[in-house]
Amino acid sequence: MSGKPLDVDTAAMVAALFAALSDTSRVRIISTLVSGERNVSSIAQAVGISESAVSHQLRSLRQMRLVHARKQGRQVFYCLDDEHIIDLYQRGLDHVLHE
Amino acid sequence: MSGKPLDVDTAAMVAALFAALSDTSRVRIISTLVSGERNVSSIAQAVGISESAVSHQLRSLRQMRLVHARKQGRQVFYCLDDEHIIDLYQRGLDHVLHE
DNA sequence: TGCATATATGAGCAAGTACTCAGATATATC
DNA sequence: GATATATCTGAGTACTTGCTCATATATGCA
Repeated sequence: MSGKPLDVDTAAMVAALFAALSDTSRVRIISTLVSGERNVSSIAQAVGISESAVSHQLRSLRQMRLVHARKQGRQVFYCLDDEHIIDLYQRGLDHVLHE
Repeated sequence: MSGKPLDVDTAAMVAALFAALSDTSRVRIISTLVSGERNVSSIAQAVGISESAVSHQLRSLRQMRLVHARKQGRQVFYCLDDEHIIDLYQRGLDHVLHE
């Protein structure tokens, strides 16, 4: 009998991290942020979904600490919070492109 | 206006890859396979869910080509299909452990 | 103060998902 | 062949999710 599985709590955290990257819209949102910060309506326009939908998605990405919000006047600029996230995203992208 | 988002089809493939790792049970299944191949009932016992549930999950992992099945008699041994998957899993795990 | 703009939020709903249960299939042993 | 074991599969169901729509909040400007 080889190794035991990850304990449930840790596995749930890992799953939640990957779940953040498990939706087409969120992947596209993140892909627009790889090149730098961007405000909500700009993201919405680039990705092609409503500002409300973007806002909802950004909230969960924020709660997962994958993005960081910076308020400037009436606008809120979002950027990727962490190099690791870019790395994960990039590796996922490479994987699907290389086969 | 910074970079454009990933096109929808590619983003959907990336999302599907991460979706495979977005469930607690699947993460635990994968974690048991990191140390080597294992048959279905052994996985079910280790993870603590029914063999039917494991079989269902293994099917989607198989369809995503994340695991490989090797039949030996009545048993089917599964292993991770790809070093990249172990790498993704490990990076996800590291990320949640290091904060 | 009043109005326009930018974003956030909550409710509600259609679609997806992870399980259970019953039954099918395949292989080994008698 | 008959039976037991290992796995797979389809249907059904409770739960989750990503959207829309209406509305709330916050900021800038006249």
